[in-house]
Order: sequence, then structure tokens, then C-alpha cells
Amino acid sequence: MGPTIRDIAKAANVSTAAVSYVINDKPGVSEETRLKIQRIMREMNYRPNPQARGLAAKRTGMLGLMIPDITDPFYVNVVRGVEAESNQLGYTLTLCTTHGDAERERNVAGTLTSNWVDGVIMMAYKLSPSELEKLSKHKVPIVVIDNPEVAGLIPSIMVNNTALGRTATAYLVEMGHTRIGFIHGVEGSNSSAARYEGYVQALKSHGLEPDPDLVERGDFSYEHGLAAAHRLLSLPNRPTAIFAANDQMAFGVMNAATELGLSVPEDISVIGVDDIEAAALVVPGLTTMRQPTWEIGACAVQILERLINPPEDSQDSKDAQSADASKSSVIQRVFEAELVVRGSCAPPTI
Amino acid sequence: MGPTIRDIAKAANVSTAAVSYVINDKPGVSEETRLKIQRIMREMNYRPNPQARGLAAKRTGMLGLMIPDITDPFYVNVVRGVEAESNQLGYTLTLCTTHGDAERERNVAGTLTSNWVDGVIMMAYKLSPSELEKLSKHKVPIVVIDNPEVAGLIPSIMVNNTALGRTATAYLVEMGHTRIGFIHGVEGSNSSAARYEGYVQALKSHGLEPDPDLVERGDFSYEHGLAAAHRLLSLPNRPTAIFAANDQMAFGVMNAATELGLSVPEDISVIGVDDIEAAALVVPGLTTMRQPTWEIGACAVQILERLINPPEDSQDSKDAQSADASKSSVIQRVFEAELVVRGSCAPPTI
DNA sequence: CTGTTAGCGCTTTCAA
DNA sequence: TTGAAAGCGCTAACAG
Repeated sequence: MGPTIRDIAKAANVSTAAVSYVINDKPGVSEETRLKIQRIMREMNYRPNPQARGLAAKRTGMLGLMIPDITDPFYVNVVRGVEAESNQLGYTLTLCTTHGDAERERNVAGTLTSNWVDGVIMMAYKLSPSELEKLSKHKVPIVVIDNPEVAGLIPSIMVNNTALGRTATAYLVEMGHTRIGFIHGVEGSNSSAARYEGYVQALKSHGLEPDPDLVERGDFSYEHGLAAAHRLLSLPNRPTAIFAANDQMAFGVMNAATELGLSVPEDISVIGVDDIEAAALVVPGLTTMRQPTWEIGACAVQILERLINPPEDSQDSKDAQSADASKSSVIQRVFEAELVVRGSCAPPTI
Repeated sequence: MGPTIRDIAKAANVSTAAVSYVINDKPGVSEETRLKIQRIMREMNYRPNPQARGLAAKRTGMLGLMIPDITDPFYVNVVRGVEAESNQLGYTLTLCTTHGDAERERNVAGTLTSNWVDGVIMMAYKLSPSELEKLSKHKVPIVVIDNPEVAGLIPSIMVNNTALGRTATAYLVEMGHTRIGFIHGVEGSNSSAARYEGYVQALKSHGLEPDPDLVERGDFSYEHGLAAAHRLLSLPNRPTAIFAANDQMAFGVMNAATELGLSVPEDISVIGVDDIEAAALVVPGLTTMRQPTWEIGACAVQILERLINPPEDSQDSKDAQSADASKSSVIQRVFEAELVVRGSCAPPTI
């Protein structure tokens, strides 16, 4: 157990308060004393105990991050952004995974918002909007990522998945494709639904009629992509392009094509979503929609920081109107996905 | 700010001590009182403040995990194991990444071992063994993963990378290959060096003479794998198989082969290490050496737990001899990698 | 079995 | 500019 603030104070012949001021860069200490204290702290290799600090100051210096799974590339990259930005702002990160389990989500969310951390970033999919709203009424600020259902109720960050779907589909249509297949993600996924919505919009806006036969259920897994593509590609009038709701499924499509003796992109164009590592490792590379995951993570931390330490400067604090405004309008940020062109798409040859 | 232990005590008409006992499942409270207190805690939705708890009990309930990068599949999978096991044991995880930067490693290691956590798991590559040893002299127990240099000095977990190299190479040799290329990882990597060592051993033990021309420098990246393979495959007497020190480079090899009009595995067999997601997504699948990453992470936590709460049961605590023994022999655990056979290797055709 | 009480290490008034 | 002292919420003797 290292030296305490009292040891430092004693060694420097000052009070613990003086040391505390120095630790926290607060005024009230002469330059001379400050320097002396700093020197002694260094000499004794003093590290303030974060627990005591937190207990007294009612802050922990930690941010909580709740995600379903650390394996999924989307989440991982968000985590990286969160990590980088929290470090930047001097927070330490506590990571909790829920494995998409409702009970664990509830649990983790409850613990995190009670006392543990100064703020929490959640990717929650099983908690109902009302549950989330209730949690956000507690003292610990929350930012939700990727859950459109609570946008407007709780500070949140989303990707415009409809636009994503439109962009991907339009890319294919403008290349000359008219029969474009779509493979859904897991049942109930808002992202997948929105991407489908964008797919339909793009089709219609180009004068194409969506064909229900070309739409397959999936679950975001490689295997389902493979199976769905097999069905799609065996159709009498098969599609010339397939838009899969994520890259894993897109890989299933590519391999299904190979298995059926079709080649990508000559016979069938494939586009995915996420830009997973594998997309760049294969030949042809997988064309895909990249979501600005890193930026999303960083942005979440920035919003949280503002929620934790509300900037007082903007107006006079007596400006009731602005206070009202900030209370009524919940922060909401929407990011756009970006098309990453590789080799898996080409104009149709028929 | 939720209710405190005093609120509960007041509501239950007991002392704070009684409540504390109940919280910590300690004896000294009648069943009746215990039940009443539990009921009230539930009713008031009481959550003990971890900071105060930690401050008083000198524990935090947190484990620190220091890794270079959350993107690398090896680390991520270790993290998953750590995560699962810490949850199991009731610890919360604090994640710190160092990006392979020596300064950050030093910093994070210092902070973590000062006060933050009850124990720390480190994947440290820039800290010298003596620095690490000094850190481990502090009060907070440390387990080091994947750093053979400190094995014996600090509790550590490793993968037998020499055996890994032997297994991979022997697989190729026994398939009939005699000219086998090797692509190194980044300069100075212990893992890569050990894998190379195993490669040489396997070659020799099968009566094959290692050919320096077939060994290329690399840096674990796809691009270097691609470049190295181009050189290797353009050799007058090119290898019929290539063992890359990781999967990313192995993908470089596969694609270099394609670019040169060679096919995998007919013309060239490829084997990697790590079993990254992409390995299973391509056709042919990449044959690779899988390290038991999840188990490693879980094991690290178990060791840490034992270090934090030393089991007193084994012998009488007066048994000075056993105390000495446990002090002198530092825990050390070695895992073996496993061959994952996919389609990228086949007997040579020439 | 139960209650009282003295801290844990730090922040933060409030006086000096 | 400095210091004394009162907690923050909880644990762990110790006394009853």
C-alpha cells in the first residue's frame, strides 16, 4: 500500500488539503508550495487512491461500456473509438458484455447506473425503451448507441441504416442490375429492417418493382447467408446481384456462388455491410458498406462527457429558456455509412 | 444517489453492521433479521457503493486487463475468456489498451498496480522483465500472458510456440512436402521466433535441411505476407508449401499465389496461425494453428483469483515449508496449439 | 446475536 | 495562502 495523502503532507510539512489542491490542480496554493508538493509526490511515487477520491468527490473517473459481444466487428470497432476517446478525456473504461441476454442486460445496466461509473454507453437490444428511459432518469448519464427505438428519449447515436440500404442498392441499380436479392439479418433487428427499407426505396425510386421472391430471411451468420444464397441462385430467374445485411452473410453468398459454378462478380455481384477484416483479404475483395464505428464510439464519449460536466458557459445560467430547451431536446446524432468499393460487384452480363 | 447502508439500517431498525453482514453473506445475524434486511434492501432497491466498499475493505472487485490492441484476434479471444471467467468469479473488468507503446505500457501497468484493481492480467511486450518483476513486487498480483521472458519470475501463461511450429511443419512434411517456406512475424517477436524454431526442428527431425532462401522476414501484416510470398513463389526452385507465422500473412500468400496463376492447394499449400474469422469464410478454407485463447484468458483469471485469495486449506498454516515452496515456485502454465485442417494444404503435385 | 465506533484515503467547507 | 476537521458509504474490530 503506497503512500497516502497524509504521508505526502507530512513529508512536505503542509496539510492534506494543500496536497489535495495540488493533485486536483486547484488554486489556493502558492507556487512554491505547489512545486515542493509535486516534487515530493514524485519522489515518493505517490498515486492518489481512486476509490477514496471517488468516494469523497462522488465520481469514479470510470465510464461503463455495455455491449452484446466483443467478437462482432461492429461492436469491437465502436469499443476502440470509445477507448481512445475516454483515454483522451482521462476516463478509464469498464467493459461489460451481455451476450444479447435480456437478463444480463438488465443486470449490467442496473449495476452500472447505480454507483459504479460516471457515465455509461450502452448497446442495448433487449431492454425496452421504457426500461431504458427509467434507467436514464437515475443520476448516471447514459448514451445509447444503435437503438433507434429510444432516440429522442435518451441521448443516442445511430447509423442511418435506411440510407445505407439505399446507397448499397442504388450502387447496384446504377450499375445496371434490375434483379437484386436481399438477405435479412436476424428476426427483429432494427438495422436489418432499416436496410431493407432503404433497399425497397432505392428500387422504387429507380422505377424497379421489389420482388418478394428475391428477399430471404437470414440471421447475420455465414451459414444462413450460404443457404439463402443457394435458394436465391437456384431460382429460375435468378438475381444478378445480392445485397446481404452483413458481411458474414455476403461471404456465404460468395461461396454459394462458387459452389454453384457461378463466378463473382461476372455472374453475380455481392455487397455486404460492416467491412470486416476478411472483406479485404479475399480475391475478389468484398464490396461493402462501412459504418463509421470508431467515430461513433468517440462521439458517444464526447456526448457523455458533456452530460457529466455540463458546460455552464453558453449563456447566463439564469437563462431559463435555454435550460428548458436543453432539457426538452435530447441529444441525437446520426452517422452515415460509406460505400467501400472492392471487386465483388460488376455490371450484369446478361 | 440511492439509499445508503444507514438508510437500510434505519428502515430495518438494526445497526449498519447487521446490514453489512447481510450484504457480505457473513454470519452473526439471525435468520429472521437477515430476511428482513434482505427484503428491505430489495424494496429500497439498495446497491452497495463499490467505492466505499473497496475503500473500507481494501479491495475493488475489479480486475485489470492490459492488452496491446483490441483488434487483434488473438487478444480479443483472450479477452473473451478473461471476461467470462471474471464474471463467473464476480469481478468486473477494466480494459486498458497500450497500442504496443512502451510509454503507455509503463503508464497503464503503473496505474493498475497502484490502487485500481485487485489483480491484473498483462500482455506486455515492451516492458523489460526486470520492470515487470518490480511491478509484481507490489501488492497487486499480476499474471502475464504470452511473454516467455518473464516465465519463472512472474506467474505466467504461455503458448508453446515451438511445438506449434513443429506441428504445423510436420503436418506439411508428412504430407510429402520437402521445400517449405516460412514467413516470420515482426522483428523481435518471441512467438515468431519460437514458431521458426519449431519449423527448423521439425524439418531436421524429418531429415530435411532448412533452406535459408525459403525463409522470409515479415511483420504479421497481410501486405508483407503478399510481398514475401511473391518473392518465395518466384524462386527458380519454389517451395511447394508455405508456413506463415500468422493468418493475415497466410492470406497474403494465398492471394500472391492467385496473382501468379498458381492455385491453392494444388500448386502451393498454405498454413497459418490464429484461426481468424476469415480463415473459415474463404474457399479453400485456410488450414491454421488455433491457440486456445479463450482457455488462456480464463486460466489467467483463475490463477489471479488464487493469488488474490490464497487458499489456506491445503495444510496447516503453520506449515512453513509449504509456504516457502509456494513462494519459490512461480506459477507457470503452458498451452498447446491445435491444428485446424481446412482446404489450403494438400500433397505436392510435383 | 447485535450495536457502537473507528477508520479506509480523499475532498471540501470554514476559519485562521 | 494555509490548515483543521467533517464527512463520503462501508467494513471490521470490539463491546455489550
